[in-house]
Amino acid sequence: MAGDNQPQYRYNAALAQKIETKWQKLWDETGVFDAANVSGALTDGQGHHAGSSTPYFAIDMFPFPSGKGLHVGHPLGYIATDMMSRYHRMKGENVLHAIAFDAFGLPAEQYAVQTGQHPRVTTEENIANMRSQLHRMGLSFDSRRSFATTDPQYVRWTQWIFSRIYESWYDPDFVRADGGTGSARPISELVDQFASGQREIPDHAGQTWSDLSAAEQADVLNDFRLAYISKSPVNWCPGLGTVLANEEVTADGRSERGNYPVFHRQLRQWSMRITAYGRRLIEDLDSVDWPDKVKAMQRNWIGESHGASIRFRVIGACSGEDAELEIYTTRPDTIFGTTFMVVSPEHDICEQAPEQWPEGVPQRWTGGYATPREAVAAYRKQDEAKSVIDRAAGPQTKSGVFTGLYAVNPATGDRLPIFTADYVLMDYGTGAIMAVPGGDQRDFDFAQAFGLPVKYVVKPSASPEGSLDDIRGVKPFVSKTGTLIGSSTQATAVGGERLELDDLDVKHAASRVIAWLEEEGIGRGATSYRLRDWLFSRQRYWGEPFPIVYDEDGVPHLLPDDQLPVRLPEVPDYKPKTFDPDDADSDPEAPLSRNPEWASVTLDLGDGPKRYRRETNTMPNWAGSCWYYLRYLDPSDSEHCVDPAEERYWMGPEHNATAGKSGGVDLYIGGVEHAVLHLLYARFWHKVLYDLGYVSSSEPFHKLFNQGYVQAYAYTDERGQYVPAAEVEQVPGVGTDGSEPRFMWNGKPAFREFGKMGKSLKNIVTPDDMYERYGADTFRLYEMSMGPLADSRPWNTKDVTGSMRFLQRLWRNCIDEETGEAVITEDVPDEATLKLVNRTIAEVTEEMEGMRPNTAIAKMIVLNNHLTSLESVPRAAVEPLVLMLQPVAPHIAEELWSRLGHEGGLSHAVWPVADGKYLGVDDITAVVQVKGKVRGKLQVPADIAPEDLEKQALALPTVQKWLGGKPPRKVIVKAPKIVSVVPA
RNA sequence: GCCCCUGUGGCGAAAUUGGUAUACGCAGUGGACUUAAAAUCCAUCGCUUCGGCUUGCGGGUUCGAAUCCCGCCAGGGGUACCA
Repeated sequence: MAGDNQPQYRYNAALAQKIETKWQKLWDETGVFDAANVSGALTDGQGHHAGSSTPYFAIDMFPFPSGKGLHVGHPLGYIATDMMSRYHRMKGENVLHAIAFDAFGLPAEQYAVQTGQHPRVTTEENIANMRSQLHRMGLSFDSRRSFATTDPQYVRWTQWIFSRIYESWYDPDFVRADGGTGSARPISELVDQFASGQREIPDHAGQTWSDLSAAEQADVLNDFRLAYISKSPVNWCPGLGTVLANEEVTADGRSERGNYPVFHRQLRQWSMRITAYGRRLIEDLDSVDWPDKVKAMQRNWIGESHGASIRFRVIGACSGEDAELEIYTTRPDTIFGTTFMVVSPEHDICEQAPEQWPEGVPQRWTGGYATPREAVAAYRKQDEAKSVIDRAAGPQTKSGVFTGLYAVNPATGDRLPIFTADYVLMDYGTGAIMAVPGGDQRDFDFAQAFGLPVKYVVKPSASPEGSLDDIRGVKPFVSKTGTLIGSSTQATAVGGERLELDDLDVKHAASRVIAWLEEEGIGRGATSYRLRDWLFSRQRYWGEPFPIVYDEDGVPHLLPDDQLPVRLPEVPDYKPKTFDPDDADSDPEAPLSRNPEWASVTLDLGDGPKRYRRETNTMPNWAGSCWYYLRYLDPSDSEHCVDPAEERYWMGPEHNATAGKSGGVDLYIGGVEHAVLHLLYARFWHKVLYDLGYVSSSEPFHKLFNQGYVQAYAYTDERGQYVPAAEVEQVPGVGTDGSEPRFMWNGKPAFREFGKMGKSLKNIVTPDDMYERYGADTFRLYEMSMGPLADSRPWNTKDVTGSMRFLQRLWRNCIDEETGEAVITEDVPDEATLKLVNRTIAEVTEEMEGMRPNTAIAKMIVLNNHLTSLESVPRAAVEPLVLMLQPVAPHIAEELWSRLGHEGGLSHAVWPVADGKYLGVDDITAVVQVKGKVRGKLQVPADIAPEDLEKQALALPTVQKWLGGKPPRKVIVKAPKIVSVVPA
């Protein structure tokens, strides 16, 4: 597009490229973006010293080094963070802005398998490629603080943090220094409590700590550790060949990566006790500046609910008389309406199923089996074979069998049959419920399917008619379609003889019941969480090995810190063992277990050399992303994961006026897709480190911002095949009449659809395309001016030209296109120009503070358009504009700044301040409304008296016309802007 | 089903939070420069039957509503046997 006969110094793509690469080289050489630490190797930050300026810490959710390269959507957040970093540098702050690479994990390994190369090779290639793409954008990173999560020195500290978590337990009663209750504590404190007899040893009543064998002690502690091994139902994904965390399984029961079916299997795996932090993870959301949406998603995911756990006596157990069943309910007030019980198929009580059906059991309760024992066993087997998908398929049909057992309702004395059914989940609450078909749709459906009685004990506010006596034993609250009519919190509860609840609202009835349960000693108030412990092991090669070995008795031992990092063996066979995606019976196999010379070692762990077996699972890729932000602060520290003094300086609660009481990163930009994955895990790890005294901030990210997605049009031909979007032309002249625009490709009609940018959709636009056609500054400017940062927006390459024109006009306002010399005047700007300049400074500053670059840029364009209209451009008017442009378009700003005769770079130049004496307005346009419609305008002084304004307004001929000669009923004057006249 | 968000010109979007709706940009239209085209520059640019009418639709509150309230419609996101 650049013509040959253009002036030599016209700002076009070729000149932009020249300018940009020149400044990027200069920035690299001088290290202008280096941030100053308090101590250690990195104290020599440019322009600032840690002692004298406010620290500002701004980062992006770090990238995964994909082999596919970047498209124009990826850098949106990076540009925004860079803009804010540059802005804060100009405000005189000590800015830490850096980037690292999240290089372990499934996609890296899958890419390696595809290309047949070792993941370390492909990962390093991808990082190099991504670095150069990002570098060309002019992002102001401190290059000394860059690393990859796969670097052995980083892995060392990831393993070290794991060790600290493993060596901790959660003491719910510990009072923290910040006044809160509950804290991670060293496991040694717990051992002391067991050894001194201060705390009873669970499952070993009457024994002393020293009575226990090493294996028994390890088992006891395992139940307390924040990182622990357990055999429990986990998500097994044969298609990927690994187990997955709950957060990695989609709502329809498939793996988030690869979309394979997921099965529930009982397997021995590592977990993190994140549930211990459920309460604090919810509570502390109040102390951070995050989008409400993400807070809501986290609250939702943690899913705290309040209710009661109640123990029901069980009759008919095949072993012993005194069996009990503990249930959890959020509606203890409905205990009178319980007509049966349901336990999850995995529940232990199922093993108590007797050998004979009780008298008179209906046929449909038995599932056709001769004994409860057989029926339960068959049902359990059938349930195990079900994938998570089948379970997720929803509540359309209820299945289950009677266990042959009965429970006794403590409130009524009624005998309640106990069923097992898959609609009750083992890993929520206690895996057992009291079924109240009169109040719960699922219980109602089950009761209908199995012919069980329904008792109504709440009177919904939606059905005000009918007394409480009316509803005892009848069913007034079912709609014609057979669904329950929902009760609300204003509903009224119905009690019984043992416990009077009548006419209490539901909330009060519930606390009444809880008090009664506690008096009777059969229950208590309880809180339950939807959140599950975090499954932490994967059957993968490309991840951090655990710093754990097992002795010949299978007792786990933690490796001492001086033996870290545990490195991955450099082997050719790194492929995961995958299976037929539907093969639920397959078993996971860790690739590292195929390396006996690695997996089996002789170590001296303090009691002489012994043989040990290494843990062959690896950590999930979330491990590396849980703490990378800390490492930016102190990237080469070999004594700490982060020096406490640096953490306190950059992230502590007092480090910056904008940081709240939680402390944390000042600005963290990334996509919403991590709302419950990375952001929840990182908060959990950070809180453990906080409890143990390694960090001073209680939350990792004080301000979180989610940028929108860049979307794109894609085009198909008549056969539905995608055609290259760049070659599609819009048929001119169509669309103004409201009809659909029409498109042509190669002379044939094309059809537009809207969505993501992707290779297969043939609509990818890359940053490199943009550098080639416009330069990095135009690209940055366009991305920042498309719309609000938080909104998703469609990419339109042809719109980019508008951003280019703005830079070009600004350039021409300062520079002679033929000679490259500055053409500005040293004259004092006229009054109107001064006013506009100062107003623009004030407004742009406000927009930058609020992270609204789109409107900030619009205001800069207005100023530039005004300067263009002047005979000659005054230095005093254009220099503030150049300064304000620096955060968005730094290269052209630097070039103009130097051509305007300034020495030294612009990165640490001072952000302009508006001169208040030009901000006042003396003349203003007042609007005169009649019945709220604008009927006239007046030029008036800004300090006009309301009476004068009213007089002038009423004198307007148009106003008189609308009043029709009659006096107005009312006149509202908001001097000096509005007069609103109400006709009679 | 439940929870949340968003609907403004042909398009991306502004609107000091209840006070002149459509800033800024793209596209379009007319003109200048040019042998011509591109690029660049200047002007114009919601609809209109010229009375007015316009912020997805219908009501309401108000002197005044894109903004607040109620009820719809459409699109997007989250979540779902969580007891």
